[in-house]
Amino acid sequence: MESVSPFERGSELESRLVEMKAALRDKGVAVTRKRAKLLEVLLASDRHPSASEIHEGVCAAYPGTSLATIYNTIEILKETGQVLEIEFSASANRYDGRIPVSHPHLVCLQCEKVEDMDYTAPHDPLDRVSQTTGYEIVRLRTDYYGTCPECQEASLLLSGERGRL
Amino acid sequence: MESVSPFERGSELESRLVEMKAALRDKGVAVTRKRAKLLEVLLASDRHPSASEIHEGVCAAYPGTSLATIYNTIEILKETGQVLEIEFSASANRYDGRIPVSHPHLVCLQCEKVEDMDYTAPHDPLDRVSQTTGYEIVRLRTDYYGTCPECQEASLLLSGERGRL
DNA sequence: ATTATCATTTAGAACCATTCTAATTATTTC
DNA sequence: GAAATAATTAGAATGGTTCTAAATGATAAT
Repeated sequence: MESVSPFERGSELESRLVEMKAALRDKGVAVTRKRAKLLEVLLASDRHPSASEIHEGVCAAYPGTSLATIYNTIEILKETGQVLEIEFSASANRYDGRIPVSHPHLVCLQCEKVEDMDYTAPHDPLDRVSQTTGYEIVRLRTDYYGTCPECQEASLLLSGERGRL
Repeated sequence: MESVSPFERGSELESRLVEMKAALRDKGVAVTRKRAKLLEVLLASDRHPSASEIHEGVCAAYPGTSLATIYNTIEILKETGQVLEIEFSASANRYDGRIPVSHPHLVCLQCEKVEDMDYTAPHDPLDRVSQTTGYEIVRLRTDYYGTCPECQEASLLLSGERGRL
């Protein structure tokens, strides 16, 4: 009855899962079945899922799970630095459990896809900005907004509408 | 009864005000007294005010102004590219009328101050990112989050609490 | 095993920034 | 100055998130 890891042995995702569980335990909170499932759902998707998308995923395994549980657990993950919250005011926040530290994203304003930018932008390192500004910088947000290739193609046909992001 | 410009003659702010009014007229919307006041309040502050801070400012001159008017006008300004909206999910959005195009900010997580970074970060130009990613990039967000010097000092005394940003 | 303690989960209410609605008031045009 | 158009309004609705207080589940000590 031992649960099999959903990720390939030795993969990046598997080690992230182990890491996240350890972080929860270090914080003194239990890794319950629902929380474990939440972590899996979060890591399994490259879509940077929203809380309610994660909720759907957890509910597939544990029907009736409350949204509050999702938000509670995300809060703990945030406190332990195990998830990056990508905030939107006009739409639900999105979460990145794969790479929980500041990194740039591409955000499609039409389909609301959020992708990691594999190109490493030359940001200022945080400590350089800290030095020049006197701020104690703890994180950075860099996101590029536009229309993804797929939506560009689609809007050649349909009249290109804009989303709310 | 001609209203005197609130900004120094020949100043940056004055020309921005002229520019914004022109943009509204070009769009075919009237520059009413309330809207004019809104522009002034927006430009007068270097605090990147929220909608309700702008509301307060306009109400000082025109009591009873509706918040809906503020949001309506901000919407028009956004459509004409005359204001930069800095989104927060856990707090009210902030607006930059002085520099309405993408530029980096410093955000204090304690006092929620939002400052322009005078240091020009070396981002990728939008068209370079467009080329390498296939996205049609229209804007960029770069914000650094941390604790401003004043709050650092203050928290030497008080136990340093965190805000909600 | 039994009870006491503590953490987790829950449904639904509350919250809050923002948007919408439908009616009212100004302003412009003819 | 009547008709048409635009601006403004108060308040309701929205939607994501957080809070609340109760219920459930797990753990430990006896």
